[in-house]
Amino acid sequence: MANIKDIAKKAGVSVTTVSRVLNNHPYVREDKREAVLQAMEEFNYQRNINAVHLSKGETLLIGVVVPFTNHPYFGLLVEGIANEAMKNNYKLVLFQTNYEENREIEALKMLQHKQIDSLIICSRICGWEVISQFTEYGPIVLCEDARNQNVSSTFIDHYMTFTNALEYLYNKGHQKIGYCIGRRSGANSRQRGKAYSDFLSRIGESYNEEYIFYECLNFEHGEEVVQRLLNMENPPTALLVTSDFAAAGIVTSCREKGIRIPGDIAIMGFDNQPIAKIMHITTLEIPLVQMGKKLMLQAIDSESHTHEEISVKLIERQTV
Amino acid sequence: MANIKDIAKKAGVSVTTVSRVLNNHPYVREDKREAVLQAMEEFNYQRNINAVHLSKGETLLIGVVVPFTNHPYFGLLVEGIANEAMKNNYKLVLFQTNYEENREIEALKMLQHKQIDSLIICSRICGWEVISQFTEYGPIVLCEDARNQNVSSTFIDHYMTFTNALEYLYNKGHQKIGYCIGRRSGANSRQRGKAYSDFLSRIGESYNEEYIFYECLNFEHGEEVVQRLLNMENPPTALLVTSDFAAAGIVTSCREKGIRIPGDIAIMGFDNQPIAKIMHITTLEIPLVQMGKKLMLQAIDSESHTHEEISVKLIERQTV
DNA sequence: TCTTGCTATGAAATGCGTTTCATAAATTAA
DNA sequence: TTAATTTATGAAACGCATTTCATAGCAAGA
Repeated sequence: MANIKDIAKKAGVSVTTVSRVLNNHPYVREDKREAVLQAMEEFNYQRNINAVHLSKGETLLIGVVVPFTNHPYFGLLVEGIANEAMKNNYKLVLFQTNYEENREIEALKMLQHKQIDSLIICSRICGWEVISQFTEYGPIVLCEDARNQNVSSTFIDHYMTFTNALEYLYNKGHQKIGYCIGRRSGANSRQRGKAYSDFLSRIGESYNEEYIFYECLNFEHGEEVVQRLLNMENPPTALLVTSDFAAAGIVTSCREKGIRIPGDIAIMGFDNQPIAKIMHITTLEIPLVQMGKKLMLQAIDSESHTHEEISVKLIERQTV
Repeated sequence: MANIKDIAKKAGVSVTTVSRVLNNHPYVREDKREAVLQAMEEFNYQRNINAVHLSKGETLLIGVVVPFTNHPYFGLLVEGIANEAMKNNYKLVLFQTNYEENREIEALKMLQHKQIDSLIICSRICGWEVISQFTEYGPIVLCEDARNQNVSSTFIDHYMTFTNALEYLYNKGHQKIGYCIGRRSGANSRQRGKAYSDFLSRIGESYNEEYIFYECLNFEHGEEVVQRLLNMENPPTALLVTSDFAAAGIVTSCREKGIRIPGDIAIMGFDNQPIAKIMHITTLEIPLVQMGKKLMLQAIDSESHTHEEISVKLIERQTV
């Protein structure tokens, strides 16, 4: 395979000039530029990108950390990220962590080793003390409130959102409210948990462990929730479900078991995925694609750390 | 940042020896190895991976081309690919093409430029005449029957599968059978189309354009299908739906409109996604995660071109 | 004792493009 | 006309690790 040197020789110029042509530098006389292009054509020259990377110290690659690729929440987020990456001529390196800390650290190490230019962490598992060790190597962008950290972030105020949702249900007459969530730990989960217990003490209800459903990620998990609901002596009358797909699963399963919605139980979803619309699920709209776009833009911006709060909109439909 | 030269100097050895330590070459005396490791420790040495790539001509990066990241079919496939990549210490570069040919070509060019070691194309848009121009640069793996091409592939015999499914419905007493599919073109779609028309002529039914539903990818598309169904004078009595999510959407929408399943219309899904189980949808199980795994293994194998046919299993439930 | 063969090590070549610096020529401004 | 710019070009340094080749020491086998 021909390299820049061969081209230079063939075109009768220096490698510098070839490099200038390659990078559209203005200071190249037209006839020489032609000659270089001609030589490239003839040799079917392909620039060795790894050499470019070594030389420039950048890769046009952005790492994206997600726990699961196969989840509608991250699906939409990655869609937004991917679209914007495309526009800016960046490519994505995908890290599926399954919430294993080591996977996330691998991604951070790729940043450190300059194999990627920036890293977007869509759902974090590592502690801040780990993350902060890597901030010097390139932009790290988080999808959670990270305003007091040395990174950029695009986030939702989950405390406020959750509080508002609970108040909304309360105002509809519900006092026994439960919620379904993906994982126990995680910054967003903690915010929500806090909002929940604060709300309970405000309305004078006691905390009932039974009303909280973890590992509730997907459509298929709805069935388990409904099963547990059926076994309860004193089930909640409303459920906040942090994923529309899980909410859809719950709705479907309820219908099957003859539980009326919202009569017997009110269901409120999250995200406003298309499925929520079809199934008329009341939900909180989270503009995931747009968030993905912002995350990408922050990842590209190596100059400054920014923080963008995204607001959430209530979509009233028929399950509350 | 320290480089291999600094380490060599510090440890009082040559760069070659440092490289040997780095790559676990056996011919290094224990005390020198220690000294090198010591020096690395002291300087907090980080190997420049781009230099490694340039030198070795490989990147441990595998490209993955999907039309949409946010689709359960590709979600599962990528999950399988990602898991296997992880095991083998490879990382993924994700290309979301939205079925734009140029995106796919970009991916192929990254293979050509050795920015990725191999390329997995989960759903192809480029013609073979394009693909074949890139086969010399590294393994290209397809997720369709590509036995007569210069690539590897893991695939399903969609002609046979579709035929069997149609026969199954026919044997259940259906003669007016339609189908829902994602896109018009594409190798798999063509195979299915052929199976469909062959089947029709075998049973002596005429081809009814109305019975075919395109762009039927997701849950939300089920609603449109049902709407069209309702407007038909002579609707089909059975529908083959090439995605469980779309099937689930159809089932949900039918329930809402009071169309009985399988009484008024039988629905047969594809993939056996979890949603199909919950909604009791009869479906054809496609082991997508396993297919992803095989695709990855083929991508890593640069020695030979292999072709793996994956068989599909009928899962009988309650919608047929 | 002499030949093989293995262990251990380093110098130098290799992979390849970018960028800095120096220089020369051609313009433009004063 | 002189000074200051701008244009154009190339040599050489730089980014960094891997790999080939050569060499030397040492051990095992003939």
